[in-house]
Amino acid sequence: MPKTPAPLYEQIRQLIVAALAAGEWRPGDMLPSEAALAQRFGASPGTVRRALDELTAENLVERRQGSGTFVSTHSAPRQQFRFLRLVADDGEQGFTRELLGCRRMRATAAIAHALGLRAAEPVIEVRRLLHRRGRPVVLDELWLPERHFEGLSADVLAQHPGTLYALFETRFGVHMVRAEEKLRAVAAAPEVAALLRVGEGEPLLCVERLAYTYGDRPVEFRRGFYYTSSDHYSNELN
Amino acid sequence: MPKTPAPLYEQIRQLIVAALAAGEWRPGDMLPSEAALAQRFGASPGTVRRALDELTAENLVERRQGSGTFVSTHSAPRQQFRFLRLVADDGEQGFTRELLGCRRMRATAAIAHALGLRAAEPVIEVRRLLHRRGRPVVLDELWLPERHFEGLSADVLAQHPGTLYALFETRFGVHMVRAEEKLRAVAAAPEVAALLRVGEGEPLLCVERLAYTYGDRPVEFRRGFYYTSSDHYSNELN
DNA sequence: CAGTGGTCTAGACCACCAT
DNA sequence: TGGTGGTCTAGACCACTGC
Repeated sequence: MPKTPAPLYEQIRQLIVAALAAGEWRPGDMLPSEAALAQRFGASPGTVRRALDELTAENLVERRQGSGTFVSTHSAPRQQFRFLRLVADDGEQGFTRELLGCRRMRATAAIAHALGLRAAEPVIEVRRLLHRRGRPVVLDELWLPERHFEGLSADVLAQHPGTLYALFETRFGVHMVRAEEKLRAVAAAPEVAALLRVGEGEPLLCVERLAYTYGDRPVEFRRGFYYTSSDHYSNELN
Repeated sequence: MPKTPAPLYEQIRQLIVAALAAGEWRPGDMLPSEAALAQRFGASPGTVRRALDELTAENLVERRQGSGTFVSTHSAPRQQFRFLRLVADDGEQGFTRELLGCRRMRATAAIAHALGLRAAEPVIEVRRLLHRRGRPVVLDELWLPERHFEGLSADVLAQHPGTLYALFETRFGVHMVRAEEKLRAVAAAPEVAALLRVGEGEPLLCVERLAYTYGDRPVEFRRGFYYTSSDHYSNELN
């Protein structure tokens, strides 16, 4: 236990996160004004503002002077490539998506462990390609706990025009908040090489991602193979 | 030009950065107290605090309740691996360093461009290996503008026990503030493979880094080859 | 023009650290 | 015990947005 109780602004931050998790405000919605929140939580406006500043830094909300504070949404254009760091060497970021498959399966040990599931719990597997300039550059395989994504199918995926995370948000109420990635260089296995149209054994960037929703609950495990001959993974350190 | 002048806290932030760049306070030094800074800049303590909060978020300073605000330093244990994201799969982070060479040369076009130098300006090249558990896992090659690192030599490098960035800071007054990295998977070239003791053509993670000092001036260009069989590059997205 | 967030101030009180 | 940063409050005024 902490010696001191968490500061008020942190308690308020957590209450707001809980409300977001409960769906009180959906992605894209406007939150009550600072004054209204201050009243609701019985704190001064400055303290509420501090809580909102933290949430802004975490990318959970977005503030627009003159209009209000809004719940972040992956449907916004700005969030399009929030978690996809592969950019073309000339700076281009766009991709076209090609769905390879979507099926129900039982979690492998590795997947269950990553997602915090019991062994062999049902998950949904999605496989797809991302193309740039007509060339496949990313092979993505991802696994989702079925209980959070009931009804996800190839049809649903095919009909949705936007990003996966935008779909998850609007259709399943699962908003991705942050992610951890592990990167490695690997040799292309035969099946992967064929899909990416590269030689077998060609070096690929293997990106494993664990994505979390509100309250730090992992809800997606993903493995991507990036072909980096004229693209690179871009990162900022500070 | 901005329609509105920058807010006061931002102006103060910039003044403090300028003072850091000028060496008024060196890494590890304590800054004047909030009250003293408020007096110096003719602002209220709250405004100075806001400026210091920004600098804290950028990792330029570090605040310790009860003792003061200090200039960040790469000599601190916490900063040991601030820019090195390669961790062993079991979480270990330590390395041992082996110097391969240090020489003066003229900047290639690529290096000059990255560092903002004129063509063929003199730079210092450093090459080294990082070992983990007795095995080489990183081959680093880096280039520094000679005018900022006059006197850097194999001897100087050999005698310094800590990280390169700690050395740059204490010996040359160059503090690294942030960096941009570009990652790719590549096949090991013969010379690289020999040094890392892997097969030729083995997939390696190629990490290009441009590191900046105060005022966003690039002062180091680096290329690393990471062997990622039981290590991975770890990244956080939000 | 009303409502929103953004800036800036002033000050009280607390927690922590060094001595 | 004195000095430091950390929290919280209260309120004034400004800038921007949308109706």
